[in-house]
Formats: sequence, C-alpha cells, structure tokens
Amino acid sequence: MTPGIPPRPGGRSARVRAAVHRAVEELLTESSPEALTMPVIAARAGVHPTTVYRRWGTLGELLASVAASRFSGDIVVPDTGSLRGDLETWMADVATDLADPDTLAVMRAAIGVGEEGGCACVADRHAQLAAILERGGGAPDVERAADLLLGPLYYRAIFTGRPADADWARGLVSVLLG
Amino acid sequence: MTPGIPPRPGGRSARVRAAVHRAVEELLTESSPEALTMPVIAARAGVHPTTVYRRWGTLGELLASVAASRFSGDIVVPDTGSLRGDLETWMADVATDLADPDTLAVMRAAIGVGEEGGCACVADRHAQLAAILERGGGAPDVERAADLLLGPLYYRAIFTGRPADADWARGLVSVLLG
DNA sequence: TCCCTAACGCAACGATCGCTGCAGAACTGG
DNA sequence: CCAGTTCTGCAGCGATCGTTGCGTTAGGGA
Repeated sequence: MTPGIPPRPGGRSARVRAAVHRAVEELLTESSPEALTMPVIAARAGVHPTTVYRRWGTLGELLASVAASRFSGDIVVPDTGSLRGDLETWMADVATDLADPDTLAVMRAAIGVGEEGGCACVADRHAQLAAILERGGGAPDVERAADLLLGPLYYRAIFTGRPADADWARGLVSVLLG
Repeated sequence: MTPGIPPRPGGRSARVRAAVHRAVEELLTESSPEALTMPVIAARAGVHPTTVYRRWGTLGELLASVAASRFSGDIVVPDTGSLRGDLETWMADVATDLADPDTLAVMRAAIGVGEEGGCACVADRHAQLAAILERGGGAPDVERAADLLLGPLYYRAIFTGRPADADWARGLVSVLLG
C-alpha cells in the first residue's frame, strides 16, 4: 500500500510517519473511535496538525495507511512440509494476531471509513493464503479457502465479542481439507 | 436493541425517529462516512440538531440504533419442512439483503464505532439461526453454523469487493450439513 | 563540503461542532 | 375537553476542526 517509493524513505519523514501511525494505534486502544481526530493524533505523535493534514489529507486515508502497515509483514508464511501443517500454523498465527484488542480496534476503524479500509486489512492475508495453496498444488481454490478459513475467523473477531483462539482456528482447516 | 419500550411509541416521536434513521441511511449511501455528523443528519431529516443530540447523544449510539432497526424484522424465518431447505432459503435471503450497498454502508459505519455496533448487526441473525436449528432438533451447533454460514457471508460483504450472491450463499449450507 | 528540494512548524482564519438555557408545541390519560 | 408530562424548536455560547500562506529546517545529490 506504500504509494510507489517515497522520495525520502529515511530520516525525519520516516520518523514522523512512524510516530503518527503509533499515535493512531494507541489512541484507538484507549479511547472511543469517535475521539480520533487529526489534531488529537498530531498532538499524541508530537507533530504539528498541519503535517498530518498535508501528508494524509483525510482521516480515512490515514486509517487505511495504518491498517495496511499493521497487516503487512507481521506474519511469515510457514513451511512445515505439508499443506495441512502450513495452513494450521498460519491460521494459529492469524488468530493470535486477531486476538489483540489493538489489532481489532485498528481493523474496526479502517472498516468504518469505506471500502478501501476493509480491503487493506486482508490484502496481505489473501496473498499469504495464495502462496501457501499454490505451493501445495492449488488443491483447494483460494476463494473457497478464504471463505472457510478467513471468513469465520474475521467474523468472530468483528461481530461477536468472543475472541477466536488459535486451536479453534486450526480446526477450521479440517473443515476445508476434510 | 430498542431501550425498553419508548414512553411514547406513536406520534411525532416516532416520525422524528423514522426521519432521522432514514436520513442516516441515505447519507451513508451518497457520501463518505466521515461526512456523517449530527448537524448534517438533522438537516437532512428536517429536524433540529438539538433533537438528535438529546435523543441519541452520540453518533455511535445513533448508528447502533439505526443498525439494530435495519437488521431486525426484515427477514422472516422460513418453514420449508426440512432443515436444509430452511437454511438454504434463509441464507439466500440474508445474502440478498447484504447485496444492497445501503445495507453494507450502514453495517460498515456501525462496526466503525465500537463493539456494540457490530453486535447490533448480527444479533437478530443469530436469533433466527438458533430458531431454525432448534426446530430441526439442534443437530449442528449454533456456534458452528454461525461460523460456517454467517462467517463467509459477512466476510465477503465487508472485506472483499465482490458481492455474495444468493446461490453461493446457499452452497455454504452443503459445507455445514455435508 | 555546499546547494537544492522537500518536508515541517507556526500563526491566523472562517466554519462547524456539540452543548445549554428557556419557551412553545404535541401527545397521553382522565 | 382539559391538565400533565414529554418532546421539540430556537438562539447563542465556547471549543474544536480543517485550511492556507509563509518562513524555517532537515536530507539527499554533485
């Protein structure tokens, strides 16, 4: 989701970006999503509000950016030797990630601002799932796997209060593979 | 989700409530969720902003109220004689409901404001599912049915751009019942 | 090392938000 | 029909939001 390659990836720009992203995540965990405004984020990040407005423009774009960063590169595709093993390990990792209230708050907020926000949360997951399945010969369709694995997992995380534990998530693999 | 029984269910109060709910749904379809503020809603509803603030207090509570109304009483539990038939018919209805962009916008917005909002969207669905399964002898667990039926359905609706058609939703019943 | 561009801080502005008195209108029950 | 209660409209307020122009600072390339 990084827009091309930033002209200046390192230095102050990177620090500001990290500080703002961190501020958004922190504020989402400790207060209501409605209290999340640009000036508040800027104050928490130790940055001038103008900077936030100029770099991200809208709260929606900022949240999409945070979601994309938060849900990228944090989970590595496992390699256990078997398709079932890979899926089980990966599902446990994803479930553990979703069990974090911070992660959940970011996801809820990103969904609330439009279509792009929701997609930013799962784009990397779909890519990982495709990689696992392709290595396994593409036996189950990626679409079907996403429906039966990611579907229940994210549904529970968002709509029901109960957290989805890793064991239960692993059990979903049996539904898919039989 | 209706707080007890409103002291005055009929008359002007009901008209105002309906107008405000309708305004929220309309505004969510035609503009960004960030543009959804109390004064804007009041203006569209032809009501004074003070009224909206006093009756609902927060945009979050208003959205939760709208979601609860929108996702209650719109789908009737079918009775085809067989558990499979009931589930297939019901799933097709739910999928059709979710295919409406208006419905989707309300759901996204409700999710964005916190935990209660998400639960308000599916509380009635869970009750309906429980009713269907209980009549069928409670063969599959309600939890499992919700995971395998509602999970993929809502996941597709929220995260992926593709709408979930009724036929595909019916196919999920086969995964659950075998 | 020096220059040049991009990014940031600062200050001010108009617009909007959310809230709070008070007065009038509408609905319900007798 | 009338009285009591509840709900709504109105006007105004302080606070905050989002934007803009300009000067300054930090990073990267020759």
